[in-house]
Amino acid sequence: MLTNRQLQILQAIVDDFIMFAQPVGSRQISKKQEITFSPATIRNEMADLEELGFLEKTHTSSGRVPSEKGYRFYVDHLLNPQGINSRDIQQIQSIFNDRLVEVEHIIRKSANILSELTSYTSILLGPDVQRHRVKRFSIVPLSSDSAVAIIVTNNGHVENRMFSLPPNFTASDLEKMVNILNERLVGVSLEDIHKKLEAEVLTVLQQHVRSADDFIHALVTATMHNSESKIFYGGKTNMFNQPEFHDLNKVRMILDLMETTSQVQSLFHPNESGIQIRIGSENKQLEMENCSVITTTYSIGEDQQGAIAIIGPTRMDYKRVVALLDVMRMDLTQAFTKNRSD
Amino acid sequence: MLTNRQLQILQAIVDDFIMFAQPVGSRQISKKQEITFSPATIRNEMADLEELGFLEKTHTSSGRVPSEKGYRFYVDHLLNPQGINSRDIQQIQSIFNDRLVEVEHIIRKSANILSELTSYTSILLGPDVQRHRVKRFSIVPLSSDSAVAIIVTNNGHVENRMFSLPPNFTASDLEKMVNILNERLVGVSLEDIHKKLEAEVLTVLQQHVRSADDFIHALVTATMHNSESKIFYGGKTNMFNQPEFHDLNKVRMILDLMETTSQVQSLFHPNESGIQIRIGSENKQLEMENCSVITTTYSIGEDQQGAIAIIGPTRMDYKRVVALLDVMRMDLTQAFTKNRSD
DNA sequence: TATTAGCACTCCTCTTAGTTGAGTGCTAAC
DNA sequence: GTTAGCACTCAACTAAGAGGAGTGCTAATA
Repeated sequence: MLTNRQLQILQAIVDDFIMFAQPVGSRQISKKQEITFSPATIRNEMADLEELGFLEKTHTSSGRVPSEKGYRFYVDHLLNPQGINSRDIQQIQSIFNDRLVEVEHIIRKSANILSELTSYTSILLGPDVQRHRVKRFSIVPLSSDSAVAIIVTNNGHVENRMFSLPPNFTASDLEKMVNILNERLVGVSLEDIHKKLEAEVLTVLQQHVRSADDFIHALVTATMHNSESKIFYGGKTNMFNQPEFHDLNKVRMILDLMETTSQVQSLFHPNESGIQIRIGSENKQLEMENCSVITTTYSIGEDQQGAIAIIGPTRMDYKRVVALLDVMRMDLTQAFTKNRSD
Repeated sequence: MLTNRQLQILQAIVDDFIMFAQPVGSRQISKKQEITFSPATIRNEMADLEELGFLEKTHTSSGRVPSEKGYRFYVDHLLNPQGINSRDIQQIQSIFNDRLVEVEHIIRKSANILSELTSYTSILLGPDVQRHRVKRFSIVPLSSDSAVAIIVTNNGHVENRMFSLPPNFTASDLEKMVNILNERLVGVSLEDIHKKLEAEVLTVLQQHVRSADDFIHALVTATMHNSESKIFYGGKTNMFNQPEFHDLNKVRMILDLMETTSQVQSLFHPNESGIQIRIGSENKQLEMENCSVITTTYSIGEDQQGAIAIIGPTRMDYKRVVALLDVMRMDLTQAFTKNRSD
């Protein structure tokens, strides 16, 4: 168990390093107002903290730097979220000023403002479209052999896909088909559509419409690889500002990671509640060994969920980011439950 | 006017520098197979070429480097597009293998393959949606006070926007309205919709539907800021490979530029035909002073146009890129005119 | 007259050595 | 238990020197 003095020193070191990105020496700490003991005493405590694994040295005669364990202890025990002021809050509120109706706009704006306020990179996940339910299904023919299938969901999302029509497909065929599909598909979630199509709808259609096989097949493949949650980025190049990313290779790896949808998705932990913090190697991705990722979720309407991630160096301003994310998730949740309905 | 020998030497120097990114010395040139004269002779010619502004030195005793004027001369007079082989062409063809119907997929894939083949960054502009014409207009109500407006265009593109319904708006109101809108809007291009709405449709609607004013207003604002051509990127971080971009600031500026839609749009020159090359400061953007941009256009169906840009260092492999773009534009044009129809 | 060999000169790049200063750990005094 | 004092370490900076790639000029050559 750490003594009070050790806690105080550890906190001072982490805070200082987060602020200045320089190894912290005993003298520097001793000059802080809240510290009442001499550099020599601090040096002794520092040596203990290093033995315990909370601090590291970059070389034998350098100041101390927090280890991952140090950061972990810091966020678990020494963090009282703060460091945001009314200006910050005002700026967040400004997202909702212009009475935008569209979820997408709000999220896009949120991503930008978050990256601006944190000076890190923000990633926001929109609603999980897969769980939307079909409100209406329609098909608009474009020519004799192609058409667009359109699905409107209960939340106002629109999916559309072009596909080729089987030859000799008449307008009345199409109408019958659309009617049947609407009867059967309304209320089904997008992720279940192709199951439903193949299991149930196919047999019904075969009785009423010629070339239903081909058609359904086209439709199934069209709805198969459906879009996952849309991803919005803010401040993609903000990391260039951080001294730990003055290395081109690191930056590149992270930027590349952010271009890969599956990798980005795996940054999130949608099943855990509250605010998650992954420090350095706690992240699964090798590319993120020098980064911390802070994530949280927000609600969109009754049953939808979005997520937020902030990516920065392990030397991240955890206090501020956690505080900001907390405000953000609440505001987003509120904004999206107020106006949405079925 | 340059002598034959000067042309030969200029070409050799530019080619060599494009390949190795190192200032080129007289000895290096003299060792090339096609060069039959001594280093001393080459030095004399180099001095002349420098006086004429085609070459530069990085310092008094360094080898020569092409100037912008040198590159310009090179692409104007010494460039015979080549340097692509059947493997490259095969890879380009592979874009069209899986009989994709959707324009978007093909373009996305093209962007990736182009960046892979060039090892530069590619930007592709999709069709200019503004010039699509309305095929069908429909409205799907979501709740008592909100609905989605959907426009399907002749090319199978789907635009949709949520908006609030005026209070006490009945289903029959909606139906009437949709009918009127379809009568009037089909065949109108997207960019003209709001003019048409305000000028013509408004008065008709006012006669038949209550609260038409509010409604049209909502619709107009919804269709106003329509999406421009969609932008697709390939190999955003490829520039990290180029030695001239080992400077974080340059990379950052270019990446930031690529996040700004208006800036990206201004890289293209849709009214010029063929393949355009902008070298260094020939680009309007200050950020691009060390870059060259090669652009071209391709056709999508009868009247639509897309565009391609490749961004690389001024020391770009012009030969290869021009050759690749030429194949690409032809293949895309062909693919999109074959299957499209009204 | 056009070309080329030879040579002095330039200047970048790399290495080495020396200096400075921030910081530590240890010991002894308070 | 705390702190002043001091020897020690090591990164960061600076200066000097060696090496080498390349040039421009001059004089010899075909």
